[in-house]
Amino acid sequence: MPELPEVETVRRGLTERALNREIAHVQVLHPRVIRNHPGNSKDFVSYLIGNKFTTVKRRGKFLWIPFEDKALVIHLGMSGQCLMVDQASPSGKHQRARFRFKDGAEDLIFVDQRTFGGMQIVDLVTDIHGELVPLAVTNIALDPLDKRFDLTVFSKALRARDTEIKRALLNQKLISGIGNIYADEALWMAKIHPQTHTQDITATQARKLLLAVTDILTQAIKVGGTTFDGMYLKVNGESGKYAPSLEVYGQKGQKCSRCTNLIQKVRFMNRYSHLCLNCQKAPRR
DNA sequence: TCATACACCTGAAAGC
DNA sequence: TGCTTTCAGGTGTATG
Ligand SMILES: [Zn+2]
Repeated sequence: MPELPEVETVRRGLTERALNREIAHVQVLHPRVIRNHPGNSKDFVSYLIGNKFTTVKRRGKFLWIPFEDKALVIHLGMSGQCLMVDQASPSGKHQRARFRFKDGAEDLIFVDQRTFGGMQIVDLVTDIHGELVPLAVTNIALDPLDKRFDLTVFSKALRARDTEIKRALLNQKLISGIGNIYADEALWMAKIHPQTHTQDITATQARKLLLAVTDILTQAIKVGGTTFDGMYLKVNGESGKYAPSLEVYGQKGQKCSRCTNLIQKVRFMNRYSHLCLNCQKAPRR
């Protein structure tokens, strides 16, 4: 499932292989891929033709390619893949969009089995940090790898909230880029139970948690992210290599590497949390 | 404004 | 065997 490290890996792949190539044509092959685009597919396609990607940006799990006044925003959702393929390669069952370039080299295809991903072309606007970002990105927080991400702001924001810490980690308006896998991994590393109330998170714990988050995300990026169920692939079609480093996610019944207790998988927020109940003590309240 | 629940979607796997 | 249920979960929207 694409979270920050996977999206960053895709960003780097596109930067390597799709920059400065004039777009000759774009095919929208499934209506849901542009469901958040403020316009129709004809409008989407005509804006892109003749343009070139000059850079690929990312905040949290959102990617965007800025043009003059608007940007192409890409979100991978649950199962989205950006792949570079030969022009002659056939369109697979889950191909949702295809970009053809004037140079006649590889096409960029967007493949997405579960269709939670999508693309849109929206206005670039100045956000509260003074940065020019697409409209769709203005309402999410900075991600923890952004140099401007501030521990004190984050720590205070946590205590101002009335919720549980894992819900806060998954709330893209508080901190962006984290999904279920890395939330569980970071909480385990920081030895914090996912249901700890945000108002009970001390400044020290907030610091420890943020360090865990940045450390894990950085390590995951180094190996191209986590391919867990084949839903995520790099731009070149290869898998990410972080899965063997996972300590709790998908490790139900395995021994915790710190204390040898068994890793549990428990219902949480209409999904699951993976944790070591010995290292991550349940809150009392 | 904030917290929460739910819809959206597909196909593999598990259950009966 | 075959039909039904469960599971994976990020985002946008509705509700209180
Ligand atoms: Zn443990």
